[in-house]
Amino acid sequence: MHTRSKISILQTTCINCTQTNCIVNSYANSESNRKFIESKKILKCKKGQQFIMEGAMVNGLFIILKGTAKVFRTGINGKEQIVRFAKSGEVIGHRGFGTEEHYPIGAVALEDTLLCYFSKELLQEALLNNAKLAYDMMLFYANELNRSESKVKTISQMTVRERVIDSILYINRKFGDTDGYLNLVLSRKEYADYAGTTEEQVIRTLSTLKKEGLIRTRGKKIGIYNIDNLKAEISQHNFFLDS
Amino acid sequence: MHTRSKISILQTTCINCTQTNCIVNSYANSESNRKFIESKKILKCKKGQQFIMEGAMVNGLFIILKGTAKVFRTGINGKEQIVRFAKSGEVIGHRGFGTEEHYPIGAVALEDTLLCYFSKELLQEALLNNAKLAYDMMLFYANELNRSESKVKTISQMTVRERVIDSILYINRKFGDTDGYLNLVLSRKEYADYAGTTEEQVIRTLSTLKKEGLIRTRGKKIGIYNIDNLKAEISQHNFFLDS
DNA sequence: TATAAAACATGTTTTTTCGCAGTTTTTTAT
DNA sequence: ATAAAAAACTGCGAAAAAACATGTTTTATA
Repeated sequence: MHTRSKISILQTTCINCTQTNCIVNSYANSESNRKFIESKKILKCKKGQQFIMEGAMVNGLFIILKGTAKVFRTGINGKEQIVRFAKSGEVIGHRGFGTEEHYPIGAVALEDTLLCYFSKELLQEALLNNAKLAYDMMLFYANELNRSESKVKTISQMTVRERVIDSILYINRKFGDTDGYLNLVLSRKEYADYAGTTEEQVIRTLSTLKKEGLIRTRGKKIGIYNIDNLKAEISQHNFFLDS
Repeated sequence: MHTRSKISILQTTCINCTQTNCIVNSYANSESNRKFIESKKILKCKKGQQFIMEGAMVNGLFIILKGTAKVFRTGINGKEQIVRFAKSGEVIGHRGFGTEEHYPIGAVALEDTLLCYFSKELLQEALLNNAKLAYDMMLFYANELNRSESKVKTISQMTVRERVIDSILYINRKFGDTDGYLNLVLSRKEYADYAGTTEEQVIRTLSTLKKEGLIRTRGKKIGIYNIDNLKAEISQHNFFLDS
């Protein structure tokens, strides 16, 4: 069962925000960004709710205040490719900021989620008035690009088994685990959509890994028994380690 | 046979540079960037020469003044994944600009090439002093990210045949054709490394496409006969069109 | 807590892709 | 122009992955 949000007072400004890894938050106190910061809106999003539709007009940017989301692109026959999972403090919707007028991705909340929303116009103004903010955003994109290109290689060169292991380690790295089970619970289908394979293939691989004593499962939940052996299996691919 | 460079006078500043689509060039006249611009060095690079080594320290950024290059990541058993092909005016080496200290990619000149080189320190200074430059760099990264994530989906969901067609169309779009053959001549191996498959598979696919009257080949050269039918085959995947 | 729906699981078949080995053609360098 | 090297091609068997079919367990909800 997912945790229901317990936040009752919705902050309307960033000034007192406790989010430490938010790219905007770092500049909340800057006078030049006041207008931008104050334009922020907070959205409540139920579990399973889609808050960015693929192909919709780009009109702003989201930052997760609390919660989790998956970001994806829809392919042939509606098959979705999950591009990344996002947690508190992370930016979503930034992909439409280039020459694109439409969001090239969709986003769905994986649990009840609170989103900060900034309008495109004011964000652009803030970026052009604050070189440091623009620079930091640039670095954010650069890292995302690095990750994405690394993923191209992963999907292109790894076997299904390796990609499933890689996915489990990614979820572990990003969301951690509690009481022996990963904190973010995904369906086998979602693992498949992230790893670029089919649901059955993921299920089979997990069964095998379970028999081999590398992981354990309990319903949808997955726990890692032997992280070193898991890492060892894909280490040969990661000549220079990626986030 | 590739064209030998005929440039005899090497410009040492951007002021009179004729390159129109260079991101730095647009700010060449700005006084604040003078120091940065003047730090530029020009490098000559022979065909086949590797000018960025994977894993080397990031110490600067390259912009192609004249020529072509391939950018790649090396995977298991030395199998390379070509991430993109770059032409005049394009930035290379920017992937190491985030938190990374080492280039996550390698780059090789595909013909005799002239490169502009900017030191990391001065570029950073320029970015922090010029919000517009940082903003434009951010947009550049955003577009690259968009392309890369699109490629993840392509490799994940398309068949080998579709990926080969997609690659041919990409080369056509980016480098154009003359006298019925694509301007950029790549080996079958390079097509495979870009499309995420094997050399034999590319050869097989090209043979079939030839028999079907969609393309023609003459040695390494590839020509497109029926671009609309080629596009039609992959159009179903590109719900929202990508560059 | 009963029940329906969703998700997990596994065996079988089919399709796709890969890898090897040998041949021919093209390119490159002398 | 010619020889050597590199690249392109082809067929075939093997392996990997996907698709299909069907049963079981878990989860959500009335």
